[in-house]
Amino acid sequence: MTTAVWWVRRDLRLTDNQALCAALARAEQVIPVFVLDPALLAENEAAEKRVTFLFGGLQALDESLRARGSRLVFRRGDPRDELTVLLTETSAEAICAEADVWPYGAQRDARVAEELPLHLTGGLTVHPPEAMLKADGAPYVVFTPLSRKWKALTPPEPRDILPAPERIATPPDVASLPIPTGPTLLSEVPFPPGEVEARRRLDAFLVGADPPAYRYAETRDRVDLDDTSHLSPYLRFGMLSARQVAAMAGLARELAPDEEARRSVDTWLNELIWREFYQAILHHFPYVLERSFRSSLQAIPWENDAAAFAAWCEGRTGYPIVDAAMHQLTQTGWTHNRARMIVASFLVKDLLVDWRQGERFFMQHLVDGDPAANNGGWQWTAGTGTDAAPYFRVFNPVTQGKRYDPQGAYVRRWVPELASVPDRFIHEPWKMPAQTQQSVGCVLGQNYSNPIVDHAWARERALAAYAKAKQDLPIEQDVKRE
DNA sequence: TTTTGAGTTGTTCGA
DNA sequence: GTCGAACAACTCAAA
Repeated sequence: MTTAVWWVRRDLRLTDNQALCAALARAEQVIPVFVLDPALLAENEAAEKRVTFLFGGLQALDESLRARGSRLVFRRGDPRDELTVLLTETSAEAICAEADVWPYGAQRDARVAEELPLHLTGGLTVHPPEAMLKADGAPYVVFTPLSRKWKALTPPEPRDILPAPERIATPPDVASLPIPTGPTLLSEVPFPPGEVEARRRLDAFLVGADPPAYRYAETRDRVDLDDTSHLSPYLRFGMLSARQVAAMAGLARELAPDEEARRSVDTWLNELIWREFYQAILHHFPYVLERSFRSSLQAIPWENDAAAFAAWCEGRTGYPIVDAAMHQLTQTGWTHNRARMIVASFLVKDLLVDWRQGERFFMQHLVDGDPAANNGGWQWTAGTGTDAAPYFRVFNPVTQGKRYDPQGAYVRRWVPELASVPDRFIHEPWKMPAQTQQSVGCVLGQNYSNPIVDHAWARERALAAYAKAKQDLPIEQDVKRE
């Protein structure tokens, strides 16, 4: 009997799993194993909802495997040590796993491959980062050209999706620890984990009755409508493959009733390509986790005021749309993409706090927290990244609130203190006359914060800080020239 | 090698 | 209220 190990990491699915299929192709028996790396758990200690979602996903995977005559072996320890022991115990001849772009993961895999027969497959993205190169062999650093290349490559179709194996033969006597439950209750995470739920959401979004995908171009920025797919946690842990998403989007596009619907599907698919763009950026430029992608904006004179950062974290900045989004993030582990941009712009530009602090806080709370996408988003907002927002683009939290939460429904939901504030003051409650504040039970400075900064003033301060960073640049250029 | 066109997501101001 | 321009150059991708 030949035996191979399927090393599960962030590919918690049986459908369209290249690593699993590679293991099945190599051997008669396959041992699915998840190794909990204590170092990784320590790093994610504060990310309770994400860890809970992961453990719930492992449970779901175990159940699917048991229905196919197999099960998930759970181990805890340094992956290289644990896999070495496992191979000795079972005489397995190969380990198959999906390649990761995260530097920690890539280094871990390189260490494992030094001593063990590790075979890495694609699957994290539709097109592997190594395929996303310009004609001269260099990686793309601008989104649009990369997206053109991505679209020019053959798109995956439904028939290309690898079906879930019907049976997986696994030796019965392999020791396993019990799969732990998460640090919080699963019911506190608004994303039921597992491949079945991921598929259900994908179908509901793309091909259900009156699918939201067909109005996505119109509604995607509306934080009050909540009309987005909510697939990010599932993609984060591979309960759904990017190829499945792309193939299903292609199908939805064919079925689209009109041009507007087609345009919407394309707009949505672009978001998947953004995900691939940032995975490729992290793969080719791992240093972005430490510092600005752009050398010209390394030295922004941050304020890094601890009290201001705390107010942002806790959602008491006095700007309703910012506070609502921060409450949603910390309470549920998820918030709308538009809301993420608004709070990120506020932290970096209005409060002049280093984007890395916001990046870390997001990673501590997001169920979908992914190093590549999160870093890309923060560097984009800070203007330090690839293809980033121009530094003079500073979001106005009042304008953004009025535009993307017109009746204030989102604000009222996540900042209950503001529930009775009239529509015309909902995004700028400090403009309420004292009498109105009394009558609606929302007195500024008592029931709800006054703004911690004046936006117009903060905007000027940010522009000056960025101008200074650029001013300091010639010195750096002189150094380079020598 | 040089040249040319182009680049997610905004805001403010003044006509 | 609406509209276009300015913001500020800079870097990249491709011919």
